[in-house]
Amino acid sequence: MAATDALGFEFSEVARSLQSSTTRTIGCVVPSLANPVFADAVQGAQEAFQLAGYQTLLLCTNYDPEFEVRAIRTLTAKKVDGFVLTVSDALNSEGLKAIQARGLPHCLLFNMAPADDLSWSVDDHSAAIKVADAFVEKGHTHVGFLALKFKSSDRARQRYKGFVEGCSRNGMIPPPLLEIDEDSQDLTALMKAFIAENPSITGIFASNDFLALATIRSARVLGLTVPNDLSIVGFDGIEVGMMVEPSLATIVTDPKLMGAGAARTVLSVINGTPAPDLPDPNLTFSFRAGGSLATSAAERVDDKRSVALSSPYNPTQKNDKNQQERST
Amino acid sequence: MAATDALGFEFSEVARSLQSSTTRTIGCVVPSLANPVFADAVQGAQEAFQLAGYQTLLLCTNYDPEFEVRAIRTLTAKKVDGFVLTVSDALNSEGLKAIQARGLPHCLLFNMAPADDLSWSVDDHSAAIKVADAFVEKGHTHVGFLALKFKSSDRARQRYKGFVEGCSRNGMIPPPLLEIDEDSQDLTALMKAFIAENPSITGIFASNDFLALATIRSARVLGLTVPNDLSIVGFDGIEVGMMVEPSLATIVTDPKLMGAGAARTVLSVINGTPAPDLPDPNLTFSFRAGGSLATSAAERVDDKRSVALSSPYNPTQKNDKNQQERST
DNA sequence: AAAGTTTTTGGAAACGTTTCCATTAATTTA
DNA sequence: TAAATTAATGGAAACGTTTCCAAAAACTTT
Repeated sequence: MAATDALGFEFSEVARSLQSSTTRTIGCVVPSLANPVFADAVQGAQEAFQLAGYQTLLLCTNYDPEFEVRAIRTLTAKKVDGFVLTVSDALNSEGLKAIQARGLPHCLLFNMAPADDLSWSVDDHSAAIKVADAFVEKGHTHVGFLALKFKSSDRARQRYKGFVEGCSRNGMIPPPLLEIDEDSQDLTALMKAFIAENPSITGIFASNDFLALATIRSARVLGLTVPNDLSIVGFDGIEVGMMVEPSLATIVTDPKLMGAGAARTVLSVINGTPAPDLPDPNLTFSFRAGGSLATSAAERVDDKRSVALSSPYNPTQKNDKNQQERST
Repeated sequence: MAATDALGFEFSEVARSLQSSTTRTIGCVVPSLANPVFADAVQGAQEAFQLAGYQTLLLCTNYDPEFEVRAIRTLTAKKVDGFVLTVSDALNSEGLKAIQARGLPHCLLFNMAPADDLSWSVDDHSAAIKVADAFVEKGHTHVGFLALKFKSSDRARQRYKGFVEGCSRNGMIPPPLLEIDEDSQDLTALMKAFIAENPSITGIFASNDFLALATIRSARVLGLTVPNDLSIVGFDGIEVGMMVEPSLATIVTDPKLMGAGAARTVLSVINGTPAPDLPDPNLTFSFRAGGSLATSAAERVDDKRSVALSSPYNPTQKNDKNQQERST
């Protein structure tokens, strides 16, 4: 040992890996680090792994399911000791199936776990219901759902389903869906068309905060005031949501905690130690009120628009308190 | 080959690595993914590596120089084929020295390259001078510099140095420095003290956009209007800077491009192919005007504040507009 | 001092590839 | 058909570790 130090010699981990058939490396598969949610999650996982003497082999799929399988194949060939992954569709992921078939230690992240799989995930469904509740509380009866990369993300799908259910439970009109592609440059045009098609909507639930912020901008371009003309609710709870004006009403999550949790779970599977408790679905998120969600414009102005379309119950009711808040 | 497919057999990359002494893995060392600048850079690097058939082994140092050496040691033991790294201090990094001594392929990222090292980096020094110019253009003569984790980041130091030089060139008062620790919870208190100590400052240059946004918030808490009472300029050019109100004046950079560039450079070193041109220092950044930087409050109101504190010319003058805005 | 015990030392085997060489089989040419 | 060429096959060695076992050396005990 003294000699190795003196000569600056370092034992080869790859030779060690070959002989011990353990690499002290974990494969981490996420869609993209451009989304701070995943960046934070990877950061959390990476820290937890590092603490346990494991390194993180990072693969980004760019939301491409085909890339996802190849990434996982690469990782298994590199003989990683375990996986933390966010797949595009947990129920139909070829890669995930391969991992399960080989019985490799793994934990899903942000995907609801199928069967008896392990997962650290936000309860998108319940969270979306909560958003519907929040809209209803403010008197909204007709709101839309806006999602990006819907097809390649079962999270967005879950949120949509939850939102549809939440709206239904509250007797709201089923939310129309606006699904947009990568480039959000023409978001304004798409929104214009969306609002033209659904003239009675008074709010939009965006499937993530970035999209929500972009929506606010587009609304402004269209001459709509947020929240007076249109309320916006986001998802994720990124920090800047509190810095913008109006502040963003959103579902707050803790991606770093999720990542760290998934990491600890994988480690426990590897070591055969008792796994940490999976997160309580009710604690993986919370609703944060914000200036971007206010009393329904329709209700405020004697329910003019929505009444014309749906319920004639109480068309003249007013809410003075909200009226005042709005003008602040 | 047919048989391997049929049986789902996969060749072991670790055995392959041992025999070929090449791992097709690149070590990537950055301070933290919590900062979107690094997240984006890693994303860019990761994509470029993936495209060339290389995987990315990610290590975050949490701005800890000691952790940095260990991370690099781990990576060399794992026999990575090359490195992309952002170190805390490129001129005194033990880890970097070790890499250089072994002659391992590497490229720095965000660090100015020492000696004949390769690097993809923003020209922090020049960019900071540009910020000083921008302040001067708006009539500011006394502005402060706010930095986080100053000691563990030679970038912040470069920016400070550049800013000092820029201020000097423009005949401005040397910028006072406010250096804060991790937790920015008490930023408001620190800012209060800072402004009390330097009552004549009319603007603050924050060493990154997150800090700049936090500064705006704290300013508001202190009853100061941005930019009327205090102008703020950030650094990085994160997207949300354009979504806040007022929009953030800042230095815009392209971290993803930097990461991808560093990746391509390392690959060229590995393959002995001609390296891509390093970025033109003048194109690694650009100044983006924003609502957070306006005409100096001092100049606008006949130098009210600074007068009140330094010279007794006009102590009773008021600015009704600002007064009003502050109370909102 | 001889027998016993413990510690040290040295060498072989194995992990799963690839490269290299020799051998054997298959093909082509005369 | 025999010789010459080409292709296929099989086996050894090496990459750098660790584990295991045997042999040798060093200590203890009687």
